[in-house]
Amino acid sequence: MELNSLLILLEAAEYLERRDREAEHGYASVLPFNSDYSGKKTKASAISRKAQNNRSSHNELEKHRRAKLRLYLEQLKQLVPLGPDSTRHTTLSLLKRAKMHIKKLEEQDRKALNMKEQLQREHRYLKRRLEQLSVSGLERIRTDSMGSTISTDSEQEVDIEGMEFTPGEGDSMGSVSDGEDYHYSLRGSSASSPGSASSSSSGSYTHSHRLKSHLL
DNA sequence: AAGATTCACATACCCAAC
DNA sequence: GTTGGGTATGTGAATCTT
Repeated sequence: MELNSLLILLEAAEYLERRDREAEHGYASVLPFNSDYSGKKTKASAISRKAQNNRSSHNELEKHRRAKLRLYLEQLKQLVPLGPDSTRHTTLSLLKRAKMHIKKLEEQDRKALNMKEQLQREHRYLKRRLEQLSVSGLERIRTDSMGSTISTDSEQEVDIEGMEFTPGEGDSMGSVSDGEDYHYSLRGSSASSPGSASSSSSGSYTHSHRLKSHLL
């Protein structure tokens, strides 16, 4: 449904509510025109044919306008959730429900936005934390490897080469365990941080080295 | 200014509750 | 049968648009 139509209907609801309140307080709504309705009928015989044509066409237009309003109300009825107690709903009750429904949707929207912002903040924090941990982890691994003998180191390098290209790496990312996931992301993050002490290749090497040590 | 559209009222009609 | 609430219709006035 067009937003304009909905706004019109909501205005109508407010108007009807206002009129109800005024009726309760005992004062009628303002009459902006001559309310001598009976007088109009007595003069009807003197009205020219042209005027009658105008009147009948005006009546048709008015009928059409009201049919359109009814259609909008029907469309609105499809959009607004009607409770189980709504076996008989009037125009006024439907408009009131629509108003409540819109308020509820606005509230839901506001809450969803808050949640989204909160999750974005959390995501940013965790990302930063991961980067910090990967950098400090690499530093620690490098420090550890400084204490080992050169011969052992070179021997491990051969094995590491095998580890680097074990089947399942690269094309089967979906089936890897959490530990391997960590391995991949760690390498990725070290490569994506040019400011870090080690290059991407050395980072890959040292981390693979550590994995090999764990296995032995 | 003229024509189109909308508003606001009175009235008629329908229907359920009593 | 009466009554009250809701809706449809006819109509002139008011407002908007061109």
